[in-house]
Amino acid sequence: MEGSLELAKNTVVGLLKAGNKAEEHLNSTLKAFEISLQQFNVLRILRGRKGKAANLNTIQKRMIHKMSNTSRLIDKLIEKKLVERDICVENRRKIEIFITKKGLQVLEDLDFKIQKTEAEILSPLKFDEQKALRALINKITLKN
Amino acid sequence: MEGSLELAKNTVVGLLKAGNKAEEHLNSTLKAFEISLQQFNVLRILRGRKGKAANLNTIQKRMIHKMSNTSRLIDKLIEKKLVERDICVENRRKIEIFITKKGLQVLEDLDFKIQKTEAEILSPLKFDEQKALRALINKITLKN
DNA sequence: TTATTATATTTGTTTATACAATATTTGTGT
DNA sequence: ACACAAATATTGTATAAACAAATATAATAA
Repeated sequence: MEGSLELAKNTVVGLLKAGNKAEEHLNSTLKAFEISLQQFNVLRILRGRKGKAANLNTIQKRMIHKMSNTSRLIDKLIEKKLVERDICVENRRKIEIFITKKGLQVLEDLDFKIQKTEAEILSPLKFDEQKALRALINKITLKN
Repeated sequence: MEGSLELAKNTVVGLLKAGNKAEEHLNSTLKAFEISLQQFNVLRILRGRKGKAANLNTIQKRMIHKMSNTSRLIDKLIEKKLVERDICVENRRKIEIFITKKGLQVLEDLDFKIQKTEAEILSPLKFDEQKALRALINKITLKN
């Protein structure tokens, strides 16, 4: 009989490896566009807001890597003219970030390639298995 | 009805977030020992070989982050006297890496803390759910 | 044997990450 | 109003990751 400690260890290591494998796949797709997974993630967050601005804090909370330096990440996106930054008028501590037309265009160009990559990552799983996986993963992620 | 593209996207993002959350938990546990998750992983791989040496190539294949620089990672472990490095006599291109007594001791000191951390990461899941998660994850990881 | 190719590891270099320290603005209590 | 604490973002810095290039050894072919 398998011990629960052994199971937990293997599950966690598996989780790390699976996450990393997904990250490598995505990064290799994004590489041709000279954009990192983190930058891509920020762009998608901004697109999801449909024109509304997001402040740094909000973005940071929704990012994949919680510890990364969002300020400098945004700097890179500004250099590439994919986003713009303004100071928030109601609260001058905050800044507001918008995605530009060019940013939206880059996302559009990427959409299909990323979809293919996502499908490839999950290709060993049937539809119902993907659903089950997502449900289990959400339990882990949403807690805390 | 949910589209399969939407499901795949959410599942992949969830996978990335869950993996990252696990990584952050583990790193914070390891921080007091001044050891990174990657270094810890190498030590566990070496312990699993029960005294037998492993060459760099073998270790690299089993690592979580496939792209990291194993040479320099081993250098750090050597500095801390947790592993030793020898040139392989049959094939002088290869090197052989052993875990030291001190390395084994560090792992022993860490075992319980890491177990607790792993349990915490998976705490939202029941035993059977953990098993299901591991099975699904293994399908992703083992393919390719 | 000599040249060529393949394997295994190391080194160099650019960029990103992690985290601490520092502004800057706002909110709160006295 | 003033001092002090909290919130928000930026900057500094040391370390690690990503990837290319170089080195060294071994295997193979001419």
